[in-house]
Amino acid sequence: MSPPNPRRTNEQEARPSRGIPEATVARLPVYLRALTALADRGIATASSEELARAAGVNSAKLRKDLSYLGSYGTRGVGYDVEYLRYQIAREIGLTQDWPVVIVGIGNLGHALANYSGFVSRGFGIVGLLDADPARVGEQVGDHEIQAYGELERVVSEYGVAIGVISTPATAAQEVCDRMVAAGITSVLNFAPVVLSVPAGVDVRKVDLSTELQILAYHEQRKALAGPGTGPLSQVDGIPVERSPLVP
Amino acid sequence: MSPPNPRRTNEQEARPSRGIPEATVARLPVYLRALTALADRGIATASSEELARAAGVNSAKLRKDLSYLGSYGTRGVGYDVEYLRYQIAREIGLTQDWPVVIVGIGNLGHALANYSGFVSRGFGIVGLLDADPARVGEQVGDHEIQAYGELERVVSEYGVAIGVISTPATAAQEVCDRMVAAGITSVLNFAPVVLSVPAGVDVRKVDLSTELQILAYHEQRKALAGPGTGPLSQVDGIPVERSPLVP
DNA sequence: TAGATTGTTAATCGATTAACAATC
DNA sequence: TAGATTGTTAATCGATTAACAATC
Repeated sequence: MSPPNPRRTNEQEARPSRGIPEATVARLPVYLRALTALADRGIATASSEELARAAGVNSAKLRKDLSYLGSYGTRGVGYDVEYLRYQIAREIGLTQDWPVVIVGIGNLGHALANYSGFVSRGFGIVGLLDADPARVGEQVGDHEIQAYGELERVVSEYGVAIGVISTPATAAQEVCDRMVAAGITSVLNFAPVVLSVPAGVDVRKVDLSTELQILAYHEQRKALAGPGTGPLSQVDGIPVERSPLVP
Repeated sequence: MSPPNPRRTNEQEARPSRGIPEATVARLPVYLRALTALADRGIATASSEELARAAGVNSAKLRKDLSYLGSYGTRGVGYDVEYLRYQIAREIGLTQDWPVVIVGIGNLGHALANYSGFVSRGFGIVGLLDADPARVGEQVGDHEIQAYGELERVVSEYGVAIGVISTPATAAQEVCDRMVAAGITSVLNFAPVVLSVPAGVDVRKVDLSTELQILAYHEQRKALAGPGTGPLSQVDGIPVERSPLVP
């Protein structure tokens, strides 16, 4: 079972680079942000307990998550904030910059284009595209809205791998198809439709009304339990005094 | 174990109304949307297979999910689209309207305020609030931006249970605290910070850069595997031909 | 009745958590 | 060395999936 040489083969074991669980991947950006916040406050070292508090998870989960990346902590001491920050950024792939194109520059597209976290977090907008000729040429932040027809050119010129869809629902599938045909393999979809894509293309969806509906479900449960009914089984706490639901 | 009367006690078993798994709750809005789309196309009945395809899940999962709500299908036939749609809406709590307040009316707040899916899906904006006096009075959609100081009045006047935070990160925790103090028990947070709330308050977070980072991680994995390397273990498919990542 | 499809069971898989040996 | 804290193990919990008996 064990290799002839008992020394650990760091290249294989310390950086698995494969097989990080999805749930862990989804938390890495949260840890990254927590580390950046600690660094900004001038904190050089943090224990898993402190880091977990900043990230809003429990420390066992955090240590387990970090163990998939390698052994970047020091027993008895904690984690070097700057070093761990770099390791997570590298694992996610943020040591390079990702060119991103946004299609559909309505209200939401404007908000996305002006979102400062975009540039600061390893992403760069290389194109804002809209199908409405009346919008083409409009200046949004540092960019000028281009015609939707420019999609293929922008994708190939900048080597875009990630596309953002903030069009109306009716246009989203067509835009997605064309993004994929142009070479995009990751799509962030804000339109309220289920996109169908070929194997090998990743889609993530952000949906305001889904989020609100999930909250509404829990809110209704709280109301059914009634004020003062005691702890709820599902939600992690007791109902607090609330105002009536509908005026 | 079984009650004296073998007849099923529908009130308890057909409508558990308690203990629906979180993962199922998160999919109910997706099913609701799929059913609405089917209804719009004039389809009156759908099998679990058809419905699952429209929702982008597999049919076993869909049937399992629906079984938590009750037995709303007909064996050998399928589900009545309109009936199931109503049952899911009722389960989520969308047979009533939820008054929502939005704090922070920058680019994103404007987008949210103008989002049509808001009203059509059981939610109603009852207040748009901003701390910047220069913005107060501005008309956004059907509403006029009000002073942040109006928060308590709006919450109590309309019985607001759900608050949306679209402020800068620095303001989010303060806004959240004040929302909770005013009686809000569900918060949808768009600011890139981990909010801390007392037990009994639900928080959901929507975070653009987190979503992009998750995509970047998978994108990097595809690049590491290399074009033509064959199926990836984690991602559900084979890498397709891609453009270079960085120009 | 024969065919179709649900609702449920049971097996499997993945995620979370507590506990603690390893080790700084 | 004594104290602190990581990295890992193992137990538990929850979610997914295939398969099929129930039943329209």
